[in-house]
Amino acid sequence: MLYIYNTLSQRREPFQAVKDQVVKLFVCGPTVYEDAHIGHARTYISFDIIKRYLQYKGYTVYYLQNITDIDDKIIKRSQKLGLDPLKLARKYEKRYHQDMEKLGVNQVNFFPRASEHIDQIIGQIQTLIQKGYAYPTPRGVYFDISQFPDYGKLSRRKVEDLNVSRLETDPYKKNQGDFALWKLRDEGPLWDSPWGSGRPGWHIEDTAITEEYLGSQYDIHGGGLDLIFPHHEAEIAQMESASGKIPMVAYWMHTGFLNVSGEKMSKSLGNFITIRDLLENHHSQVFRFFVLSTHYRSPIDFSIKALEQSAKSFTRIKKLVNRLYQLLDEDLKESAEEPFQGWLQEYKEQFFHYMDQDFNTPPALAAVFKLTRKINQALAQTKPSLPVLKNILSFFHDLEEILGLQLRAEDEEHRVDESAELLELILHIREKLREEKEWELADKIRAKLIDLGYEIQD
RNA sequence: GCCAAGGUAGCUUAGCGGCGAAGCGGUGGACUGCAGAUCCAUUACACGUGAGUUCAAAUCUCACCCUUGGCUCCA
Repeated sequence: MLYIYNTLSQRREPFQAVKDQVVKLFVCGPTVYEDAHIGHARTYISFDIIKRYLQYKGYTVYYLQNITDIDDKIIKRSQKLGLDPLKLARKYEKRYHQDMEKLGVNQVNFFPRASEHIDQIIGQIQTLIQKGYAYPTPRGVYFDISQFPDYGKLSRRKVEDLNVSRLETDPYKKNQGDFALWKLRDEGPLWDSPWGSGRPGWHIEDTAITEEYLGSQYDIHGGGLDLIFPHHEAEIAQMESASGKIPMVAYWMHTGFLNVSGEKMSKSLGNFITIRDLLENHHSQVFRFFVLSTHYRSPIDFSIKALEQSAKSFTRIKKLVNRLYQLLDEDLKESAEEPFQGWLQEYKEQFFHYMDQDFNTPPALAAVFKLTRKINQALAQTKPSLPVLKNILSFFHDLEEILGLQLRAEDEEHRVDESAELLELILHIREKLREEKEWELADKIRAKLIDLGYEIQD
């Protein structure tokens, strides 16, 4: 039985799909006006693994992620650069997809863009006005939070508290907490609407899109912790008011923040790291493993030291897996004493047990480490029979699928290609030198190779 | 002020009523010409403070101290 922590109820709940074995998953996508950072990466890797695991559990998952391509930040930046806002958005959308590809985040089925769903957005706003939940003003259409008694249920906020706004007060708003559904504007990308030309507010694109593709009620809505208020709160207000159906989503899932060396990542602090920056010097697989080392809802503290630690831990598992693949070529005898199968059973069960507890990857990985140690120990004495070896490898293969990690080394070997031959030659020469006991020169070569980023195993 | 998360071995993280935990690090060993990598073993009074509930608490209750984040830019 899978349990999922629901932000709405603040507890773990047994997971049950709304309809049969189909899970509809929506995760708030990026606003494409600059390169995505490693905080985005944390969130999207988490949901990538969540989807993979649900699929492993036998669900058919439809995963939707919107692209916010209409937004004040995009407009601001495009004005600065003298570019068309939508062109700018397309550029960063493309770069976003490239980044995700490199991170192995590839589970999203469809990326609807806000700009391509204006009709649905207008339709939903009209419904809200008709039902008395929204009202037009000279500056735009607003949602009237006083008409929705549940407003604040996700973020646990009282409407009274929301009347104190840090922003300039808007004389047309009925309540200071009311949020824009449609903004009447004269410049920037504009669309016609019954209320005049302008553009949609931030929150409405998600509910218009999800209603279109997932219906007014669906299984899981995810995003970063920072989206709970006001974004997700507003979505609930819009959708549940428009459809009259409660709840809009069965499970609200939120990922914790990624901090950098204990501090919030921000441009003013100068510790802002984009995915591109990261991947220049570090392997995407290692970052994925690093993300797994903390539960998805907990804050995770990024540092080079922590990343290096993850690299070492990850290597430990990979080494074993490759050792096991090598065994396939050996002559394996049937033996009566077979400790491997029992361990596999035990730790495999542990792994899935913890994954079932709200995708608790740290103890799930701990079980894998325990299995690794056990196998390493036993391998000094005996070897598994072929069928058992295949069972073990099959488990590691499942791990690769679920976690989106590559445990077999073949990948890296292919990557080297050209320089490989050259390297081969150098190593061969060094080997000769060692035979001749020319240590000094051999060590010099080794030192230089290490400087260049190569490791020597002999 | 309100809301939320958290304070667990040197470090990073799990556990959340009863077998003292995973990785990294440290130490010892195997391997090696040496070093590294790898493998094995081992190490560590572990649970912010004070009180309470309980046969039993890191785990529940209360109080307090400290940290971080959110409060309409934000994954």
